[in-house]
Amino acid sequence: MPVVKTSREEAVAAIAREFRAFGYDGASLSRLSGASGLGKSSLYHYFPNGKEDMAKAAADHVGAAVLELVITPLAGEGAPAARVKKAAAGLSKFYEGGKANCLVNLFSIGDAPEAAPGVAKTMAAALQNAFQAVAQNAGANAGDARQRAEQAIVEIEGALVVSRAQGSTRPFQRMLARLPGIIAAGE
Amino acid sequence: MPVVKTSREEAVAAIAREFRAFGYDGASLSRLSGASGLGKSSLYHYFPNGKEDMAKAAADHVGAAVLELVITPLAGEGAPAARVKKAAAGLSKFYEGGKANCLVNLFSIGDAPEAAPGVAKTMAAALQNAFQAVAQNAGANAGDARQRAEQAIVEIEGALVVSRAQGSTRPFQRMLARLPGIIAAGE
DNA sequence: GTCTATACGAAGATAGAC
DNA sequence: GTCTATCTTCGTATAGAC
Repeated sequence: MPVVKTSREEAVAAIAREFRAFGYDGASLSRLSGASGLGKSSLYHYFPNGKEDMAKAAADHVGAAVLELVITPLAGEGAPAARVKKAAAGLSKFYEGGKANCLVNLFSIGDAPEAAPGVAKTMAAALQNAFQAVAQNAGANAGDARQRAEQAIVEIEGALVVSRAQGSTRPFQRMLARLPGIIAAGE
Repeated sequence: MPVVKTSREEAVAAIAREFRAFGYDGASLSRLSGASGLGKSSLYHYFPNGKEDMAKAAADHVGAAVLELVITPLAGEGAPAARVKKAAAGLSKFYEGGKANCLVNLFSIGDAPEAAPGVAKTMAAALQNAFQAVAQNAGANAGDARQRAEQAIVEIEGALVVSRAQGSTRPFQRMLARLPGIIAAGE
């Protein structure tokens, strides 16, 4: 049976955009209501535990996108360098070229209540594992590969912060260009 | 005449700690009042424009620390690699080994009203310039040095995000170890 | 499921006594 | 300068009609 995009799914997508744009505290119920097109009471109908449930749903939604756009390409077929390039393209799409933020960062700030940040951190760990596997395919030993993967995550998060601060996507784009060298160095 | 630590200066230090720990939105007046030991009315006596003034004062306070602990050592005497190592030590102290946050990141999220984020971004730019100068001293041309400096800032911001997310200062410490290689590579 | 209305608290900010 | 008291606004959340 085909997966129909329910009204809830569309609402979740809109809600996730708000959280990524304004953070947990900044994404007020008014904003979430306006962005999703659902009244406050409708929001509580779909998310009985209120904002916490919305954040959790947003994190799950965003995590699925990371899986599809970045982790799957990394785990796919082809040469390590080619897979990293596909992942870089996926990252660019996922982060809208550097304009969108990362929930790992946003949900670490303010009152975000446990579950949502947990999902985000789990996805980040999965991404790091995927990077590590590619680095090992490229010839690095396990420990070295793990450090390369960590550096990749660090540079992704940092480039997003710097790009946002500078109001330019250039730092993010330059980081994407560095990625193959970080993961598959000397292959 | 000796610079006496006025009550205001101590209050600013406490306020800055709160902003760095909870972000702009999260550092409520109640919290700022409690941390500084000043009642709300006293806060408004020292900071007539309220929270906005407090954030600006906090940013100035923190900026002075960056100047002293990181930028000055970078601009000092000695071999480039040695200066970067001093800066790394300064960064470790400034960020409490990776446990403290960066206002450039925090003030980019939420309702922080212009002036304070501006100060933070200006300090980040000054830091990048200092890194660039050292990289040029180490033999890099201007463009290459600028990119190395940008990467350093990116890795600093990213390592802080990752360390916070993982609840470990290890990623930050490993980044510090990479710093000399980033700035003074192949010297 | 969605609406209107509303409860409740916290936040930022101000007034005026001392 | 600091205090108590107060004001307003906003945010989260709920009740109950439709």
